[in-house]
Formats: sequence, structure tokens, C-alpha cells
Amino acid sequence: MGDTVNSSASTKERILTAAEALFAQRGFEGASLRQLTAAAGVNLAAVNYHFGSKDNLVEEVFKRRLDQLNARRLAALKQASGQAETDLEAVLDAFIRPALELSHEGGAGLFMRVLARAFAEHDDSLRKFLSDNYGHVMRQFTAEFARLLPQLSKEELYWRIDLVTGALTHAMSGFGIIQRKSDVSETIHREQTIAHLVRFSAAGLRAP
Amino acid sequence: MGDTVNSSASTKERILTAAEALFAQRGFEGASLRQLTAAAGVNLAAVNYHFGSKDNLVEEVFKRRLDQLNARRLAALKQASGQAETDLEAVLDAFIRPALELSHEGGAGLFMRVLARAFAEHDDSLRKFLSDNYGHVMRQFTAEFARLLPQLSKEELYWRIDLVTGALTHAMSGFGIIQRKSDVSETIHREQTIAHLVRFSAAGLRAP
DNA sequence: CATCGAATCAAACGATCGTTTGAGCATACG
DNA sequence: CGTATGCTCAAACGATCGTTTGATTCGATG
Repeated sequence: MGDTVNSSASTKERILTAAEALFAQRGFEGASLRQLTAAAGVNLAAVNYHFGSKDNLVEEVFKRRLDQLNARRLAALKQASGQAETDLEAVLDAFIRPALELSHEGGAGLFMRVLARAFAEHDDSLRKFLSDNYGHVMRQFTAEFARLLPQLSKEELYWRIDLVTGALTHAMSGFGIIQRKSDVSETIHREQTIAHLVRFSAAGLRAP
Repeated sequence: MGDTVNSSASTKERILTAAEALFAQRGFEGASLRQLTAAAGVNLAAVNYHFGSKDNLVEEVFKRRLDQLNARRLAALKQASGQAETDLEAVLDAFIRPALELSHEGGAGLFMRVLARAFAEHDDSLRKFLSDNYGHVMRQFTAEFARLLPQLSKEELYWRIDLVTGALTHAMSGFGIIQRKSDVSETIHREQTIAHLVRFSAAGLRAP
């Protein structure tokens, strides 16, 4: 296993990139700072020097990608809801596409596995962290869904959005039975995944 | 934090029960044998004596619950598909209900968080393990879904079952925004969860 | 050129990890 | 009674963990 980082990047960037990939592979506790710094090609002490602690590094890895995801989702939602006739599929696409795009790009493109793992870690401090960094985006999407699905009660709507999130997280984690075939490009596979998710979710949201 | 185990159970049982709860809380690598044996009220060496290694213990924890889940799902499917007119909702109930029941009972009732975490861990050996222990059950459900949804191509069907699994896993992990309110009993909350999952999934499976 | 501060380095720190050891205890069997 | 067997126990093993230290390097600044 060779280095996976661009040696021209700054030490901080190289640590973040290597950490993202290694956390996705081995988990937060399973990935040691020695493995991490070796993969990044930096000194062991660099993590504590630049980030203070391993926990802070974990938080920075999250923040970096969550900020991207939030920004792309909001931009996509703004465009979708700006149309003359906004439809449910367009809003779902704005919700789903940025997440899947981020899970296939950037460094080793493994951030979403990290996120899926974090979902399973499931402690309250993480819940609060995600709520603080995610809440306003989810509220905007929820409002748009509520406008498009006026027949649903608030509780019913929350439930269904939650289930859409579950299906999306599962698809992003790459754990499902569906594996990309070698004769299908990654881009095409992603588009198929998005199409399946949007169709399935739209029907689920519209359920009688 | 006091002991959480019945002191009358055998050492092996007490280890399994404590391990299930602690793995769910702290993860497989985060939960140490010293925490685990202390919670179980047994000696540190007891794990290696009875299970050989920590890895074997993890596997036993999985096997114990997966066997239960498989048996209940197959029994429920047999009953559902034995009806004169089997409908999609009944098969989905047979798929979903045993999983949610198991996630709310047994020891601290936390096994499904362990499973959800394992989904996120996501390495190939685990995939193979789950495939070996899960495969025949999933094949039976898939066959029944295929009979009830003849308009779907095989690939389309696999995709949608996978998304149902994602929604179910997410709901089981308890991470969603929906929290049980204190004035709702656990049983009622579970029934509501099942109802939402079945309705959402049925619509998703039937999507045009 | 001299000096200062940021960055990097090898080395070591104490803590904790999974596992092993060998003695001690209890019950069952001849 | 003597011994064999299954189990529990305190203690220790080496390995690895995150973190800290103090020296060293290096470019920028006065």
C-alpha cells in the first residue's frame, strides 16, 4: 500500500485526506495515528501539532465534507425550487445527488462511508454535532417537501423523510447487494443509483 | 454504572449479554475486555477461556441474534405466503417486524445497533459472513417479492429491496430524527414504526 | 548577518489493549 | 480418600495506543 496523498499539498491537507480514507477503512478507533501519519507521509507528532488531538482531527474531517455537502444541497434546492413548476423528483434529486457525488469524489472519495459509520456510532454528542451542522439544511428541505406533500401530517412527513435518509445512507455506504459491474463506468453507475433512489423515494413519500 | 447482567446466568451467557450491550454502545474496538468482563461480573480471563479470543466473541454475539432473526423471519414469511391471497404488505411485515422486535428485546435490546454498526464497518469478511448466514433468507424473500411484483426486472427488484433494507436498518439503529415520546409505550411506538416502514416500502416497491 | 517563530523530527512517556500463565478452588468419580 | 476435570482468579506479558518533549531545521524579518 503506497502513499495515497499528493506530496505537494500542505501537511494539514495531507493529514485530512489520509485521515478521511483511513477512517473509512478502519473506523475512528481502528485507525491509529501511526498508520495515518505514515500514509500521509508526515511525522507522527504532526497531528497533535496541527489539530491538537485525534478527536479534533475527527471533527475537522467531518466539518470539511459536511460544509461541502450542505452548500451543494442548498444550491441544488434553490435551483430546484426556483422553477415555475417544482416537482417532488427535482427536490429529491437536490437532496440525493450532492450526497452521492461527494461519496464518489474527493481524496479517496470515502467520506460517506465515514458518515455512514458515524451514523452507526450513534452517541448523543455526535447527534448534537450533526444537528448543529445539518439542522438548517434539513429544515429547508422539510419545508419544501411539506409544500409539495400537503396531505401529509407533520409527523408522517418526518417519518418518511427519515426513511428516505436511511435508504440514501445505505446506498452511499456501498454495503448493499448491488455492486457496480466492471463494464459500467462510475459516473453511469452513480446516475443509475440516483435514478433508483429518486423513483423509490418519491413513491414512498407519496404513499397513500 | 452497575452490572447489567443476571448473576444467576452462566458465565458464558453473562459475557454474551454484556458484550452485546457494550459493543452497541462503544463499538467492537471501543469496548475493551476489561470493561466487558467487569460489566458481566466475571474474570478478565473468562473471555479467552470460553471463547478463545475477542474476535470469536464478536462472531458469537452475531450468530446468536442472527439465528433468531432468520428463524423468525422465515416463520413469518411462511405464514404470510401460506395465505390464500398473499399481499405485498404481509410479506413486508414478515421482513420488517422480526427485525424491529429483536431490536427492542433481549438483554439491553441493543443488538440491532450492533448490526447497524457492522453494516457501516463494511469489510469483505463481514460481508461474506452475513451472506453465508443471511443469504438463504434473503433469497426466499426475494422470490416472494418477485412473485408479487412481476412487472419489475430482476435488477430493479434487487435495487428496491436494497433500499427497503436501508430504510429498515436506519430505523432500527434508532438514529433517526424520530424519537419515541415518553407518553407512548415502547410496544405502540414499535407498531407505529412498523406501520410507517411497511407503508413507505410498499409504495417504493410498487413505484412505476 | 543575526534572530526569531513556525514546522518537523526522533525518541520517549504512561496508559491501555488482548492474551497467557500458573496457582487455586470446586465438584465428580474410581 | 485421592485424583482428575472444569472453571475462576490475580498477575504478568509484550504490543500498541495517543500524547508530549526537546532538539533541529528553515524561511522570513529586522
